[in-house]
Formats: sequence, C-alpha cells, structure tokens
Amino acid sequence: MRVSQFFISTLKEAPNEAELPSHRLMLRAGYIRRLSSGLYTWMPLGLRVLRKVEAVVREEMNRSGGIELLMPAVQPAELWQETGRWEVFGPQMLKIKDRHDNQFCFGPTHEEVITDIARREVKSYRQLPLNFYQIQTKFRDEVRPRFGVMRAREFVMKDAYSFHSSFESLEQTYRVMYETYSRIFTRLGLQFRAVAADTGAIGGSGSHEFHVLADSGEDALAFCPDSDYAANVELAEAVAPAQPRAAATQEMQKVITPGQKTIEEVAAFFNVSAQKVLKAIAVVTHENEFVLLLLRGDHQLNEIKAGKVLGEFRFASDDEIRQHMGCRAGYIGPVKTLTQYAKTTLPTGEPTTISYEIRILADRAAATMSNFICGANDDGFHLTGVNFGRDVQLDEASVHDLRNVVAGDASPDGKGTLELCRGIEVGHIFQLRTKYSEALQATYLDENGKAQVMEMGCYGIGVSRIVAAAIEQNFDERGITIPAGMAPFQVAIAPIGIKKSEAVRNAAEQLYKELSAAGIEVLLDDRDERPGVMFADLELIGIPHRIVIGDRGLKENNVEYQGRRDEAAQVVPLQEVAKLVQSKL
RNA sequence: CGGGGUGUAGCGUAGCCUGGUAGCGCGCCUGCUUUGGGAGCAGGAUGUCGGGAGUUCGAAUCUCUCCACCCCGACCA
Repeated sequence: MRVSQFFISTLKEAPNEAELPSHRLMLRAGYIRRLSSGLYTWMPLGLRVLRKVEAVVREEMNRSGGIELLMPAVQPAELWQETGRWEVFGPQMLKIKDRHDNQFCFGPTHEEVITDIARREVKSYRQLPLNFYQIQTKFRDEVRPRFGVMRAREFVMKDAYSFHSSFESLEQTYRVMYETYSRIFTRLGLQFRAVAADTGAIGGSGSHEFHVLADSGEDALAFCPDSDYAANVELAEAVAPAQPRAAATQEMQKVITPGQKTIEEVAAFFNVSAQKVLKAIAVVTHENEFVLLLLRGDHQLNEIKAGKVLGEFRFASDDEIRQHMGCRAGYIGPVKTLTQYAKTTLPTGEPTTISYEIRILADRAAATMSNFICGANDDGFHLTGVNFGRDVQLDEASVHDLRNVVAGDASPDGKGTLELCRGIEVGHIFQLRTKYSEALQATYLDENGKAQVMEMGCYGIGVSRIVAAAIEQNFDERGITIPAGMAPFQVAIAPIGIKKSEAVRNAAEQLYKELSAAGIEVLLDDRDERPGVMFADLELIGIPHRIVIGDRGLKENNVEYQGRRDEAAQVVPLQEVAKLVQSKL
C-alpha cells in the first residue's frame, strides 16, 4: 500500500476526551474516531488491525471444530420473552420497534437465537456435539461507556455456543475452548492469564475469564505463583486465618475521638495499624433489613460475596444509619452499648420507637480479631479493647468470607500465598448447562428415542476490545508497539526526498515491489514529507519494521533497518534488506 | 442512576473572576526556500464561543435551563 493511495490521519495531540494510553493512541494514530458516546468508527488503519485479530480468532476456532455462521443483529422480543430475559436483561438491552409496532432488540448476545436454531435443526444425538460461532457486532447500552473501544456500546464480539448430549461432552468442548483461547492470545502475542470467574448474569456453572494483563485493567486478579490457582478477585476465596482468635486481655474502654471518622484516622489516632481497627459497614437488604457487616480495617468488602449471603443489598444511607445506630457512619460498631432503637410509625399513625437486635455478619478475618478498636455508636467516640464473645456475641453462622483477597493471603488451594495483578477481560467461557435449552425446549432424541434437553456451553471473545487491550500492553512514548501479528502493516519504507532523488525513488519502488511480491504487507511512505514527519507517523501507528532509504546511504549502496522496539537503526546493504526483513517476520 | 468536572476553529488551549468588535500553538490552503527526527519566511481561510431563555445600551464572560462529553462508583466481551 502506498500512503498516497491510503488514508492516514494522525494527530499530534490527543483529544482531551481520552485518558487511557490505548484510547489516546488509537485516536492519535487514526485507528478510530468517536461518533457518539460508546460508538466508534474504525478508520482504515484501525480496521486492518481489527481484521487481523478476527482472522486469528476465526482460524483457531475453525481449527478446533467451531462452525461459523452469522445471526441477525436485530432479534425479536418473543424469543427473549421465552427465556424471561426480555425483562431480566434490563436497560442494557437496546429495545426498538419496527413499523408494525413489533418489539425487537439489538442483540447484546445470542443465546436465544442460537438455541432457537438448535431446537429447530438438531434432532438426533448423532448430530451432537456442535459448536457454532460468529464474529459480529453487538450492542449493549452500557451504564458508562469508557476508554474508547475498550468499553464501547457497539463492539465486535466472537461468540460461540456449543450443544451436547451429555455433560461430559460439554466439559470436553469446554476444555478444548480453554486451550483454543490460550492459543489465540498466545498467537496474538499478548501477556494474558486465565482465571476462575463468577458466572454472573448469564448463569451456569463452570466459568473462566481470559485477561490481558495491564495496570489499567478494570479487574483485579488473584493468582498463586507456586500453583496454577488463579481467580478473579470477585471470586477468589479468602480463607480463614490459621491462627485462632487470641484471648481477651484488655478491658473495653470508651475513648473520645473527635473528628476521627475513617479507619486511617482512627488507626493514626491510636497509633496502631488498621488491622487493629474493626470496620463496620451498614447495608440494607432487599427485604429492608438493616445489617452490619464487619471487616478488618485493612480489608475491603467484596460485594459479590456479601450478595451471596444477603441476596440483593445496598449501602445504608446516612439517615438510615442514624435511625438504626443513633450516630453517624464514622462511629458505628457492633457493641450494643445502647439498646438499638428504630423510629417507626404505629398503624394509628402515632410515631414510636421499637428496640430490636441488629443482625451482624463478620468476615472470617474480622472474626479472629481481639482487643480491637471500633465505633462506639456515639458521635465522637470509639471503643478500645473490644472482644468477640465477651463484648459482642458472634455465632458461627454469622461468619462468612466477605472480603477481597489481598496480596499475601494464603492461596485457597493451600499451596502458597496469593499475588494480585490487574487485567482486561478479553474472553470468557461458560458451562451454561441447560438454562437456555430448557427454557426454549431445545431437545434431541437419544439412543432410546427419548427427548432430552441439550447441554450448552458459550464462549465469548471481545474482538474489538483486544485491539485496545493489546495497545494498553504495548506502547511507548512514541506510539503504538503492538505485536507484528496485529500490526496494520508489517513493513514501512520511508524514502527520504523521494520526489527529489531518482536513486531514492527507484530503490524504494523496487524494494516495495519485491516485498509486496513476497506477500508482505508493505506501506510505502511516498508523501514527500520531511523525514521527521514520516518517522513520527510510522512509529505512532505501530509498524513493526521500517526501512529508511536516503541518498546518504545509497552512495554506499546501503539502507537502514530498524525494528519498532529497537534502540537504533542498523545499516544494511540494499540488496540484503529484503532478506533481512523476511527473516524477521 | 448517584457524585465530580469540562464544553471557545480539525486538535490542543488563552480570554470568563472584574461584560465593551475572539486570541495563540499545531493542522489546513497559496507561493518561495528547505529536506536524515513533527522545517523557515510571506500571505490566506476556518468560530451560531454546546443549544435555548433571561439580565443589560451591550454577554464567550452574569443568571436560569436543556444538551453533549469526560472522570469516580454499581454492569460486562
């Protein structure tokens, strides 16, 4: 490709809407342009990258038995009503009406459509297993689109769905997909990690996420360097401390702590570590019960874990905290120095107060604290020397895993300690089991001629997100340095003074033809720009290999080669540069 | 949706507090010079100052309102 016949549109400065390196660079390099919040045009350069990723995904899916098809992006409401997800999916789903006033949605995912295909087309166990996939545009009306194509509303996804006559068959395909995903991300040259994951809204049992490792990733991952344990922090179990609770040695005392509201302030006030301070978090369940969650001061609540114990819940408002605890949020604690009262209204309309016991749930680590500090349920006061058993009743059933694991925690598999890193979720595989096949009555006839519900798996890859994630992992101060397998072109030729020097022009043209004929994607910068402009652009857009041709070198019959990540260029005889480049590809 | 912030030319920004004909850098167009790391000189084009309403003789600037976008939280590939 000649630059003069292509379209390159780079920016010296990134629009201020972008914050993340990958987002800024994709805009600067002219990979993408924003149309509206969460909606992006893939510019010619960016589209080439996107297609590269697609090609690898498609190739590996085909290799491992995937069968490609293409489903409509627009889907009828009736199908979604059959599985009950028309309501459940909520505002994330873009709902639209046609001219006949019939309801449709722009597909956020395709379990319903593919299961409909399966129930119509698959009749016998002899046809199973099957693994259909497509690469297609999805739309999810994200609460908060951000980071460019990383979390766009419209995005390209590879979604695969497998159907089976037994759970064993599902497990087998699941393992094959796990390996296929690992191969895809390896081929793309990405540093990634597969982790056990929460199954979330899609449901089902087994599930793994594939994350591209990057500090800016939205997910925290826990892994054990000494074993193969790895899980999303959402899921990673915080095991109970090995040490039992130490005996109470201090008397409980009420201490005036004016203005000390946060854990940090209280710990500093008493000159102890946050580990000695008990964190109390007030929440309200969907049944409107006020509950106190207890954590060690240095630990953080894991809302998914708490949700598994409590069901849906929300954080209590300041008013609710005062109503139930009689003080402000910074001073609440589990010790009932006062009876708890709640203001309420009698059926007669008369205001009154009732006393009752507030339910307490403690994290495993919090439950082993002793002689600790906590709020006194009195504005401006804390209690020291507090102990469970003596000052706060806590039964076994109230102790749960409620916190996020932290680095240094024991690995749940007992084989060492956990480390944390951050990742960008680019793939997710699920064992759906029969959730959708049952709802949609996708059955087949078994060996005995009996109708059986199909087992299902589903396997997603965020194709467009991979491009952003790859850049997030591969950039420097001059621009994009993505792995060659994803780069928009493999080689760039930068001729200096192409319009002036016939020697340069001839050498560049000949090299361009030679490399192109060898099937290499070459970009010839024939713009008659100054070298600085060419170098800056070619580096920004992330071409892995560059050949510079100038009169200076040609006098000695030399050109320069420089890899995108190389420190400096090397001088190469003109005749040998094609061979050199080919050896690098 | 809750909290915070920003909207001035294609991009980045000054001006706003204290109202008085909208400025700069980059980019773009023309010409000449220049050509190994985002050139120099000369000339030029481009703004409903996010929209609307109001206050005022006069609004980018003050007030109200709507909108868009970004950031932090709950969702997910």
